[in-house]
Amino acid sequence: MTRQFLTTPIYYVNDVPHIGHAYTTVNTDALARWHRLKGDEVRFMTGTDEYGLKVQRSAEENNVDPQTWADQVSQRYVDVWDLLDISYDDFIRTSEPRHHTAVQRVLEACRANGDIELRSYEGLYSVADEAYVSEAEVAELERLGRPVITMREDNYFFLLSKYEDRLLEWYEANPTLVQPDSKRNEALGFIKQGLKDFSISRTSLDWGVPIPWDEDHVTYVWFDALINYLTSSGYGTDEAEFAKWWPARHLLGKDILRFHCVFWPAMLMSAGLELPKSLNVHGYLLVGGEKMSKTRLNHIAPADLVEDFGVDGFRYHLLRDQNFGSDGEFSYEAMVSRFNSDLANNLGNLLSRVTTVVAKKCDGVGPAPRPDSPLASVAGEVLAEVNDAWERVAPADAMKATWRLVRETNSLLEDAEPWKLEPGPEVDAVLGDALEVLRLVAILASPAIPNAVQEIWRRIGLDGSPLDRRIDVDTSWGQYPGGLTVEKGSPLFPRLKP
RNA sequence: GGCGGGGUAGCUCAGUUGGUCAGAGCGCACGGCUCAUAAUCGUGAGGUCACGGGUUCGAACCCCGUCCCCGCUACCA
Repeated sequence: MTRQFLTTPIYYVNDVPHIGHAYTTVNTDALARWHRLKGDEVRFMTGTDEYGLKVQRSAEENNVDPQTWADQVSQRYVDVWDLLDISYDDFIRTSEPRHHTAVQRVLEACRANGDIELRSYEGLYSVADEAYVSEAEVAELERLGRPVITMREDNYFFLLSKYEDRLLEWYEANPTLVQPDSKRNEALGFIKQGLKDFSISRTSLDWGVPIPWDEDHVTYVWFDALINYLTSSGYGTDEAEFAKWWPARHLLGKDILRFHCVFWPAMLMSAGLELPKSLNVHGYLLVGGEKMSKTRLNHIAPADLVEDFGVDGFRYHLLRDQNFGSDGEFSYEAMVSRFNSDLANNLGNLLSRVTTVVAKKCDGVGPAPRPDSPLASVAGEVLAEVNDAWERVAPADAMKATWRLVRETNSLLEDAEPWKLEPGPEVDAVLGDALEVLRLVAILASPAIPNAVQEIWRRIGLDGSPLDRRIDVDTSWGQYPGGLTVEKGSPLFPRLKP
């Protein structure tokens, strides 16, 4: 048994929740659910990042104060996570007092360590955007007729450059820390290019956490946002909780790799805190081979897809059709295809045919499985594969393995043809095996499709919930007791029109 | 320009340290079954593993070169 503190990034409230957010969050949720099945102590957090210029300006445009604005938009994330059955233990908002406490404490710690310095920052500044821009962006802005000037401002800087060697040592000592390896290489490559100090405060806005020793400044986005992970685990407000949960395992998208794999550990080093246990970086969902984006009009709202596929169908697709770590194609057609083949045809239909035959041949009473069923060894192998897959944070592999058991069971049924036989031991044996598989699959697939598996559980006559089972205790072959009333029901996952 | 990741069956993708690695799922074709959501089960089709060299007894996997695609290149989720 282990202790798992799992995090999603906190999402910027100026954005609208889309499937990219859902992708990270559903994956983290599934991992959290898996660890709960393992009997691990789990704390799973998500939340919203609420400070910064964009939010302040959006609030002004909507004629409300920033906090009111943030309340409204943060709620959109809460709502969508409720819709998707995200089992978070903590939803953190950076505008909460506990977060201010944590941020200020980290700032003081870094400062005491000599890593924060007031400097004059001079950079290219887009007047229209009220933001600093990179050299690469200048040409585009000028083409659009947006003036770019050189601006000078006093900012506090975090001395990231001091941590180059220590970061490299840390990576060296922990080769599996950042997964997959390709992402680790990217982080290493970035560090090896040489690290520059970065500015962590602004005087030009006040929607942020004040620098404790200089209240003209508020902390700037990343420095404040990353600290949410500490805040959530109790840092600065509940030391016992913090000691219990820290350090965290972070899941994140590749767009924010640098902040998490370079800035963040350096900040923790500076503050004298333990470094993350793991960083799992995933790729993008590509639509038509392109990154999803608002401008490309392929921003997709989770709610729209849930309407067509149901919560479980949507979750299953996110977990099964992309390999966590690399980019994957996202398409509606692929979703339909996956839904029909895996959920409707294989799993849903297995439940239908088994319950029907039990009704016809066993008077609706489910028989017990054979201890020496040919499926027993398959189940054992599958369990090992599923376990391994979740260890590697490879939900797609866990699903593939689980569905192998479903396929083998359909195959066994074809072989035995219980619907042709007279009621008796032969029929009982094969149907008992199939019911046992349904029981196992209900447990193994519960991180992905938590609603459907509860329905399976109920229909095959079991009490309680597969979500409350324990891997290693409840997944050895043969625990379906037999003698339970099995219910024939309507299709679990009605097929969708292609 | 620099750094990094890719180009494997019609589609989406797996391929650990080089030797049953040429695969899976979907789709397709043929056959079986008809308990089941026209679902399922079996069989199959032969993809120069981007291209050209090289190392090796042997490479999709190692090295060199070429052609494409993509990401990052710092304070902007």
